[in-house]
Amino acid sequence: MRTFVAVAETGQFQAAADQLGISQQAVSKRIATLEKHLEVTLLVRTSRGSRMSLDGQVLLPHAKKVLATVEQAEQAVRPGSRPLRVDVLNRRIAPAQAVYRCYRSHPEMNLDAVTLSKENAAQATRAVLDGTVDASFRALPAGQVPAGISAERLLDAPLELLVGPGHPLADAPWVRPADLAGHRIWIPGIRPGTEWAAFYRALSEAFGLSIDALGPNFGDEALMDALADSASLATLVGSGDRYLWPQTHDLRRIPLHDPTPIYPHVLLSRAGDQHPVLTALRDHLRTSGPRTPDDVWAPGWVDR
Amino acid sequence: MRTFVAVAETGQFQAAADQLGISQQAVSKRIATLEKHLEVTLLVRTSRGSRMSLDGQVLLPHAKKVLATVEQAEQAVRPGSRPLRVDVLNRRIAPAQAVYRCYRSHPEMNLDAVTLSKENAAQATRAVLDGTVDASFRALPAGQVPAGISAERLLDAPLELLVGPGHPLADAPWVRPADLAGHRIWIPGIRPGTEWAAFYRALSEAFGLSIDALGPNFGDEALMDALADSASLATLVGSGDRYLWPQTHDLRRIPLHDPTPIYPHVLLSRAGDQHPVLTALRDHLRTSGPRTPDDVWAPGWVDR
DNA sequence: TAATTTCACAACGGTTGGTTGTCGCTGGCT
DNA sequence: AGCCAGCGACAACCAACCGTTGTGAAATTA
Repeated sequence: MRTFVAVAETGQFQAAADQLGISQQAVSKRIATLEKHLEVTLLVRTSRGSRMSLDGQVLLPHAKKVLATVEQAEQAVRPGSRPLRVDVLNRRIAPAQAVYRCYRSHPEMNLDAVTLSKENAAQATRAVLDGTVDASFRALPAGQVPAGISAERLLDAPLELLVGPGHPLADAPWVRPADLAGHRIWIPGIRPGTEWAAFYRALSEAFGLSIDALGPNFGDEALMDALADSASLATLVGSGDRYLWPQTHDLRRIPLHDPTPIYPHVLLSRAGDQHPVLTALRDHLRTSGPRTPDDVWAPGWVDR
Repeated sequence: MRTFVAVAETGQFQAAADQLGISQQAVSKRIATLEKHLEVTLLVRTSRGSRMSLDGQVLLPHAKKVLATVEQAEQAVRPGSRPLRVDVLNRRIAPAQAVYRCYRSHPEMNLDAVTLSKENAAQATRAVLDGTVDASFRALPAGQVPAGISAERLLDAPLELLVGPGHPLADAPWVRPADLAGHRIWIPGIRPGTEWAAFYRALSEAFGLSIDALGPNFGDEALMDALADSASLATLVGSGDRYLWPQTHDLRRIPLHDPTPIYPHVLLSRAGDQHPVLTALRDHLRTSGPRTPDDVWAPGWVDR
């Protein structure tokens, strides 16, 4: 492809060969094999160079795009001047969606969303400090921000109740957190010691709920099936989460209000990091982020 | 890249090897060379398979995109079920712009814009008939449409006068075609016998103009320089043309009205061609095409 | 007509990339 | 605790590939 582009741009095999640092015969061979592979004629050989055939004209932009894409792929991992790496915790929750929307509205922004394999907030701060990632969405208590890390709460995800069609609250337009007292809420897959565990512990204490955050996660399918079948089981999800659950199992998302519990996502980054994409991401989240309702509840250890 | 994607998706080298039809050792070598080339670790080897490293996570979508782009490039030239090929005459004039806009607003449309090397309308109809291209923009007289070709006038490009700052008409808001009688109009590069020659002959006869369409084309730069320096020279361009001329040489584009001469672009295609992208392109041009003024002039041999 | 430039073909050699054979390691099972 | 199955890495070998040199045919230029 690279050879074809070189020939197409220079108009002759010899010039392309010089450009690529190989012999003219090698260029001839490469083009011949490419043409044999595609089973079309790409270049019309004349006595003083080569013109592109119709197929060549069609292929040229595609070939350039292939080269550009390869270049981008290499840039993405090459140390030094690589795209901004943002740890989004989990690809299906609000931060990932927000980063993706930011990328959609500013496609020129060079950023990659990744998920650190360990869920521990301390390890995330270490990853930010040593440059493994440039920024990380976490729910870090204000007092626990280590030196050298700047933290800003940029994304509040309101919680919603997810229940099956047979649940008593299935048809409520919205519910109060306090209404959930006495109901069984099951959030599997939360490991003790993580920020999630701390959040749900604070939530259950604030409203007197019984949240069952223990037990292994048997997968989304299992949780879906359990919710759809049970008339008493419920779980909590962030309103921005991209769970496809409701669509397939007739599950209902019920907003929580009065107050609205929010999961506070804090963006951690190296203090003093002036990376333009990072600044742009912060600005985007500050301005075009979803509006936060007035009457919210957040854990006490969150600032603001 | 393909090997990396296979390993990333299956989670182990052996499974990727089976999928690719090579040995596990070959996969190991390929990944090793890719990692050496990129100078990063892509996969974390465990005793029961491989997990992606952070760099691997970042690379995976890029690698998939590379494969998809290569696939697209091959599709674009592979005979049978390839994207719609539309001959746009010349990449800088109205049809190319219209096709490009259509592609921009419907990116899912699979089409390629090409330019047949010969400017002859008869050869274009032959290219459409034998399937070299699927459609072609031409200015074909209504009576000259051969059997098996369907022709529809879908794009009217109003003409504009292009003059240098010293020309007497340089500051006019608009001019009548008849006002140009007596002025010298130079349109280089028009070969006799082409549809362009026929159009400008008809135009000059209708309004008593003296259009100098002879002479070789010494390139856009030469024409630009000549226009900028001369107080008497003028040329005609389509209003949709993407000539960058005015910006660099302080040239002026003066619309023509009363009547507005239009260059009628007719889309030729095989009669009965039901290709969905072709239909969509036609619809797009019919609906979102630029509004044609009421009082227009077109050559007499055009239908409608 | 001679000289030059274009690309293609043929033969050769080094490098690459795939295969087989084998080992070290880890995690599950007995 | 100890064995075994499975995964991946390393080494050696071999063939195919790719680029090189040398050369030729065709067309343009002087």
